[in-house]
Amino acid sequence: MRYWLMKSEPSDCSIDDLAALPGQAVAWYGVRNYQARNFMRDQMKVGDHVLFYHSNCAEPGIAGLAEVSRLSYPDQTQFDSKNKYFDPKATPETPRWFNVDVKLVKKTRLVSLKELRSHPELERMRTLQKGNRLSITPVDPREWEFILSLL
DNA sequence: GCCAACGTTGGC
DNA sequence: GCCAACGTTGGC
Repeated sequence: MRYWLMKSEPSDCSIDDLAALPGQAVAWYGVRNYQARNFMRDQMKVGDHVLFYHSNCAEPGIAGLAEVSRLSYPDQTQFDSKNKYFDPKATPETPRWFNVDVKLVKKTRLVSLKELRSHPELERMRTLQKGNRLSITPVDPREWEFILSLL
């Protein structure tokens, strides 16, 4: 069982949006970064734990807990020429992009980026490193436990 | 294989 | 809206 942090723009899908979806689950489509894709395609398993993070918004931070609810499969948006995530180089025979499904475990208080940065226990967290832009990052089990203790 | 130009991310 | 950091593209 592994731990991950996944960024979502709340204007696109917030923790409340996730809670309102059927099954409280969402296909994590639209990732167009190879490292993040590889995490989903090669490493994520059903039941893996996820920190649901709000990015690119007024109050960035951890907004809830989630889990992987479906193993990776081809991201359907890459095949749809009308979709903004369309990839002309991808075909159903040779898909380029993959996504897992993620389902809500629970909404939590907002643990802000500022608060996360205030804890020395988390200073090595991947997503807090300078210049980090990866939308999916592994979380160390000790970091996971520490964050749970803050909730 | 190098690297300049360009595009994107995401905090502020 | 700004801009630092990083990833991708494509000419050579």
